[in-house]
Amino acid sequence: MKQPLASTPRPDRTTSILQRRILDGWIEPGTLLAESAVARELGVSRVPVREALFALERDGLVEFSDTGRAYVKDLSPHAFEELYVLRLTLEPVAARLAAPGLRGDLSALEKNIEATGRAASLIKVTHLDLDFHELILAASGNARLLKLWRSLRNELELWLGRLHRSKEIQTRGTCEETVSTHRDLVECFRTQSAAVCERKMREHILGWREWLPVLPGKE
Amino acid sequence: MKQPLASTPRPDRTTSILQRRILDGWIEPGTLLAESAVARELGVSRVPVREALFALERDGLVEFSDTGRAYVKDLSPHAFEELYVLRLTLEPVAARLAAPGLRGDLSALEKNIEATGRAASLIKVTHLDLDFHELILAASGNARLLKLWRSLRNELELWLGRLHRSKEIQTRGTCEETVSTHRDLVECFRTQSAAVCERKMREHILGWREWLPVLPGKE
DNA sequence: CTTCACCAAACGGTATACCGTTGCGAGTTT
DNA sequence: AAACTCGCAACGGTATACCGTTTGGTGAAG
Repeated sequence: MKQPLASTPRPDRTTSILQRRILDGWIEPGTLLAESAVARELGVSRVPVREALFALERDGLVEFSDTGRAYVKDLSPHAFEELYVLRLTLEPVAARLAAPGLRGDLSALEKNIEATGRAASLIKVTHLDLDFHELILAASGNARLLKLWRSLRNELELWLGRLHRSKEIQTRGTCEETVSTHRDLVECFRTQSAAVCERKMREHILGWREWLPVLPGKE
Repeated sequence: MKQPLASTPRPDRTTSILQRRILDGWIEPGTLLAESAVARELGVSRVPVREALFALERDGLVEFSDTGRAYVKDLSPHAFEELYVLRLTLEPVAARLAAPGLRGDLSALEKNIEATGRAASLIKVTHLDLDFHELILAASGNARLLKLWRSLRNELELWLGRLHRSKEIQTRGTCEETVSTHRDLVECFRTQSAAVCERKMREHILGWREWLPVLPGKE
């Protein structure tokens, strides 16, 4: 183990404000994010806005047209399936890699589960759910893998946020189910081999997909 | 199928020049890439340089210190193992996804193999090798997956370039072996199921790892 | 009513300028 | 001779300004 395995690089105020606005749905998908307009809006110059737009493109929240204009990403169900396939590919591997190191110290995961049980809102549960998975990615010891996953997380949050707002997500038993399946996973890490943990994580992701509603979308 | 599945976004002159210089080893690993100095060197202002440095960080060729300074990435053997694990994770999945669509049109892959057979230098073979794999990633139909892979490719080229220059890579039979294993893969795509193609790709990556020399590095 | 041509506003790309901070080396002290 | 300090040079962050291109709307022609 080396450093804390890549904390988010340099928290940029402009970027995080824009990110929040997009994730929270304050800006309609497909909206043009003109540098000048955003700069005026946020009270900064175009340069940090420019930087923020590039960072957000990397995180999949913004996409550029071939003429260099930035738009808030408009996700299609197909794009969601792509994300899902990647979760299903990366996370079981992360679970396998993380298993040996995790066996000895599951306190972080347990603390997360506890917090999930106390969570008041569904959106909070969602964030804690993703935090749980990110803890495992971080424990994998593969910084590049964690980096790839982080670049997917934002897009996932974008989707889940929209689902929540459109009330198309089922809230019944969500928290309890999350807590119990996560408990299963922790138990698996505590007692089972890495290969079993890998399979367990795969099943967990499969179950998560099943739990999601039919996906809306314009495409 | 939709668009050509994400051609490299907007080819930026400054970025590609810097990228080339790093990949070709003209700049020592760990070197500070000061915006002003690079800007003077390339005859542009700091703004495009800034943009280029961010893009290169995304591609894993540059890393920023916590004070915002950009350095040419200094790869450790551990970092290479991380990349290898990710190839081993992503590419078989890509092969499985690409298999159905590829069965009908293998001409691009065959053309690549033909070019590999005619390649003059080992470095050219390496590039064509990566091109071959990228064709499969692109054929997977998963744009996000392709994007992730592309973000790994640059780092791989960085490694392979350094290996070539340090003469620590075996050149004997490299070209022939690449051509023959790739031919196997194409034959697999032509006649076998997606699941078989996935396994075949996994074996191919495993073999590639085996073929690499013991990795040098300061860490 | 539709289509085309043209023009003005807006946008992105880039250069330049200013400022606070960092980092490094020279000079001094112990 | 080693360590500490002070100061300056250089860097990154950001604002502003200029230019070429794109875009969207308007008015005229078919």
